[in-house]
Amino acid sequence: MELRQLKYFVRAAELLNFTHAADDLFITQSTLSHQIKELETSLTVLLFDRVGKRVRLTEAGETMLVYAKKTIRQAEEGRQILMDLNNVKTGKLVIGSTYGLTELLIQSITEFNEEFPEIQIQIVFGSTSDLLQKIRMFEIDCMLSFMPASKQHSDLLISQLFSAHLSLIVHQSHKWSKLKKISLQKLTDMPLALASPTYSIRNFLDEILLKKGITLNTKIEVNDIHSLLEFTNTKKWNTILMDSSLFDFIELKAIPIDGKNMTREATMAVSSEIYQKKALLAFQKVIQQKSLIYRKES
Amino acid sequence: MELRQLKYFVRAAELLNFTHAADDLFITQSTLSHQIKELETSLTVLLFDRVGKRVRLTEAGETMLVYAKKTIRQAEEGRQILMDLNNVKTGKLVIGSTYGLTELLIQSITEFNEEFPEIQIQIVFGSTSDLLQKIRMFEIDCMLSFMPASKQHSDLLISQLFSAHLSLIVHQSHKWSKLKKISLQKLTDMPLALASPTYSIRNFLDEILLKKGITLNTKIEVNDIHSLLEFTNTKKWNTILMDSSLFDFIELKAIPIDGKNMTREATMAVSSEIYQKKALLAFQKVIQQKSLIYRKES
DNA sequence: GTTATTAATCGAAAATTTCGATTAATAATC
DNA sequence: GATTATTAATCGAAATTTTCGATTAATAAC
Repeated sequence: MELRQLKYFVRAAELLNFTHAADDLFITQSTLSHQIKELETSLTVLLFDRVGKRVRLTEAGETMLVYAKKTIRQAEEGRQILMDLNNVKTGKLVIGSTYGLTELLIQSITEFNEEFPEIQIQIVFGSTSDLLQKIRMFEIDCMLSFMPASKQHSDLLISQLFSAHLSLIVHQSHKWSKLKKISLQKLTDMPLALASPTYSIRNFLDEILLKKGITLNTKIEVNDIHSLLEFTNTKKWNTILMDSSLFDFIELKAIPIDGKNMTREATMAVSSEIYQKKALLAFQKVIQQKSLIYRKES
Repeated sequence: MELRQLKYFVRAAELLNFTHAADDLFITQSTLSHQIKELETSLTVLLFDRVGKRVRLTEAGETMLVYAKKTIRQAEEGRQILMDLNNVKTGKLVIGSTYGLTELLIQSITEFNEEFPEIQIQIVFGSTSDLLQKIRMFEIDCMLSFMPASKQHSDLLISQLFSAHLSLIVHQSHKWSKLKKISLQKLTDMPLALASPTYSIRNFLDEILLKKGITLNTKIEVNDIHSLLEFTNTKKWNTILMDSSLFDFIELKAIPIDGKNMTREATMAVSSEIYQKKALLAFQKVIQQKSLIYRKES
């Protein structure tokens, strides 16, 4: 049993296709096949069922997959700590985020990258529950979402970034652009472009509407927040988003929607169960600072 | 970084002598030297300070030692679970024990070995605190001692085996051999052979004597319990031990010493933090059953 | 039935690990 | 202070392992 073999095994087990896994690992399918067999021999257990040209995990394979991942993670954690010990700011940072925090994320990463250009960054977008699953599998280093900081998770450390307010987004030339607040009732006739229901902002809005018994005049649904803002920028459409979403669009105004429970906390969560690399702490610092801007604006 | 290299590194770090570590690993010193260097290269960090012909760990080495051990343990745990999955009763069981429980241990291991002849058994004797340290380092699978089951350790599972009573051990021909109990006071003039102070039974006894202000007539100190019983068997000497210690000597009698707090609980502790191999559970079963005999006798 | 896809197998090549011998450095001893 | 013993690094060669490319066998998809 060697770490190399465990790494090969994990990829093969995940893809359940030796050819693709081999490509992914930059080795030939022959090599992968051979090394898997070697691992199986050393464990005196078959890890895959070979049913014709298809492979699937045996019970032993399922079991070993868990331990192979743990073993690899432990080794990588050791390496990471050694890197941090020498203050070598290298390695990879995998950041999970919901779409609603794209603006904050882009701002933060831009600054972070200027400070630590050697650190490779990978961004994974997903729903809060997607990200929650990924952070528990240690597939992402942190997650940005609107999950409340108050929610108790024994395996997570959650820090609050800022509070965002549900707002009507209009062009500055709009007759309402100077309003300090607006009620949901007033929006029922307004033709709106809204985020599609895959976004948490949409679910948040829909729950409020349901509770208040209000129906909106939804003309367009878009599955991209930036495009939504572009629509609004044409002055022909308006949208409803958290006020934190329009960072870049200086010609747009966010008018807070009146009422209770119209705010959500933007938070950053990290696992409390594994070592937190210095790069992660540095990124957290950057994003906390960026968040201050949002706090002032709201 | 490969598991093989981590294993080499751990042994070298523990012995701080490449030549001895290499012998221990059944490889040449040249190979070890080379592989350590390879590991250092892959981590881009020096793990050892080479001061002349001596080596010592760098800070990075100290750090990596912890993670190397964790990584190896994780991999081994995976392997062990696979073995258990197939009910393959193989592998190694490392049992820690205090000397005072030697009799129980030998009885149990004999039976266990008959049932599972393929399982290799390694016995590590040591004081309770020695064993406690080793079980926390995952160097032993379980520990047998007189550590109270009531003591709360979040990382241990402690099961009670039996209660042992501090007793005067005499030959059956001794005038007191039929007594149901005896007071410590009566023993002050009796010439005694006692366990040397490295044994916990001796510390237990000494604490009681100190508390009661009694001094005994200690003629001989022996650092082997079995020899102590042989002395008693000659009828010329008597000793003080827990009653559980004289299993094999049918010609000897244990006379309980009167008073409060003269008993100790024999317990078995296992780590609650790692997987418990089936062999360990099986051994636990055997020793629990063997303990019943001691309960009846006492 | 034909084709496409997939994993296993085989022999050769490339890479790596290991060994044995030697060297260099330095503790330990006289 | 010289000598001896001990230790880790180095070097070249041997042994082993890993990888590759090509082929084969099996079967899923059409």
